[in-house]
Amino acid sequence: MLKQDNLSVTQDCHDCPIRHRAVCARCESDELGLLEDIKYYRRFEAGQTVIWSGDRMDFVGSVVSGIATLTQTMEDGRTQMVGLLLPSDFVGRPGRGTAAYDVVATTDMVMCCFRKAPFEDMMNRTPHIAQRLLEMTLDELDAAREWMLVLGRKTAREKIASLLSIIARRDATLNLGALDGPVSFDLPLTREAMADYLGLTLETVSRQVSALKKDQVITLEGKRHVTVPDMSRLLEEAGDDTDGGMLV
Amino acid sequence: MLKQDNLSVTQDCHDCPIRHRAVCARCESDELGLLEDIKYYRRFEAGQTVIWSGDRMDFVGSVVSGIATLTQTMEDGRTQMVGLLLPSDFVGRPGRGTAAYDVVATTDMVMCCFRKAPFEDMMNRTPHIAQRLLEMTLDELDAAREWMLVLGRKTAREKIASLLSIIARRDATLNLGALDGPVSFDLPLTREAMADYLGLTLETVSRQVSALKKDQVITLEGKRHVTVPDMSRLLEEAGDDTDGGMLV
DNA sequence: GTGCAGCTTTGATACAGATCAAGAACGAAT
DNA sequence: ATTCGTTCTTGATCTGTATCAAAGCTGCAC
Repeated sequence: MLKQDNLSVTQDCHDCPIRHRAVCARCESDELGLLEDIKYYRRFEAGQTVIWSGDRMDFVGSVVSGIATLTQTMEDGRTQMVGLLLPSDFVGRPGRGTAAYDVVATTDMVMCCFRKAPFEDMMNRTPHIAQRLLEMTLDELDAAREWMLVLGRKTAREKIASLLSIIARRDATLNLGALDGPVSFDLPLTREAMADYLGLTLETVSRQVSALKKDQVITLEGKRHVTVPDMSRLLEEAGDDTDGGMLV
Repeated sequence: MLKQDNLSVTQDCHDCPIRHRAVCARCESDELGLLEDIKYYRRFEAGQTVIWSGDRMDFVGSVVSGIATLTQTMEDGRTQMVGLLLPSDFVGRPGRGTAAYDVVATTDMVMCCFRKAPFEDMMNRTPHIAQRLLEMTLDELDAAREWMLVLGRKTAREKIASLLSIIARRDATLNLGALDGPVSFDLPLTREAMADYLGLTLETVSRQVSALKKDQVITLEGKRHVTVPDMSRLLEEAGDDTDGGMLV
């Protein structure tokens, strides 16, 4: 799961795996069909920096397949990931000319892009889409703020558990998986990327993952494939509200 | 500065101190004049929790005067502030029924409110306003993400310097102050509130403020009034990009 | 004034996580 | 199969910040 498709450039968006949150041609609205002629796909290789902070952004789009990270870097090299882009996530911001963060592909990825100016025109004519975008931005704001709690107040172990439960949840959403039985998924991030997300070092991440495994909160097959026998146990480890956390 | 006015409930919004970012009757658009009849002011006392996380939100509004914080709390009492509401900031979210965070007044404050449903109606009829709101939300998202870097990767001293420079900047914006000479402002937060914002303890905050004072990065009169003789020095302490940081 | 309560500072000590260092596991290229 | 380069794990030690504790400051109520 979460693996990349071989999407052809001519593929119609009806077949686009973007469904739930995406603003993408025809997936949610016929207005977007008007943009068909300015829609295109972009392909990026794993490890490639898709967008550099400060770049002119001439497009907006959605992730079709693959995974990317939004990161900020200080002059001395310290880096903090500020967001994770999974399939269906929106990239770019109407009304802004330049990128605020680096976008780095962590796997091969495909994005469904629109040239920015026509997209904005369409947005202005279509309150429905503008509202959708506001909603999505508010979701991201909530996610960022939840993450502030993780970064500011949680222990290393809680941080790892929080990250795992977020990935598990998103993976289930994307793949129509259930969250009541055991949950399995591939970690889309290296230990170092996890550390950058959590404000930790990669050594600490490794130790805490091992600890969670030893305490049977999770099982590992290889280094990347995780099974969570009991999600509520994991949420408890994350310090989240005991219930309700897995909804939405 | 940042002190509360004695705004009368009947005062017209032409005189409203909200100018720059606010979405407030007539300040930016005549469409908002239509809402005049559903506009009202709310007054809150220092220390009062204005909104509890999970509450039904039946209004949206702007802070007119005073300061409030957005905070998240874990079951065991650990708290993380996720935002600071200063005059001109927008409160509430169109399209959402319940509050996601506690809003706590840290000084006496006045808010300019609109009943939510009519405001949303108006928003739907007025793309211009919806766009303004999207822009504001994107600004907040950027602020939240910048704060993630502070929380995840900065040292205690850098955190304090970051907070001080943000407050200095916002204070200057609000009061048309300059940022090239020495800058003075009142800290609107207790040491404990600063700690909650920065993911530190109040003792560490106190120590680091003392250290910055000893190193003459700042001067203190009393415990709350700060003077920064050289903003670029402070920004350097914050670990920010040396220049440009004070713009916007 | 005196006393009290909330905020702040400062000191001593403990500990979680960083840092430094060495290897182990794994996959890809030869 | 061997080599190489990544990624990951584990160990030993160090350090920044938390924690625990006590006392100083400031303003308000009486």
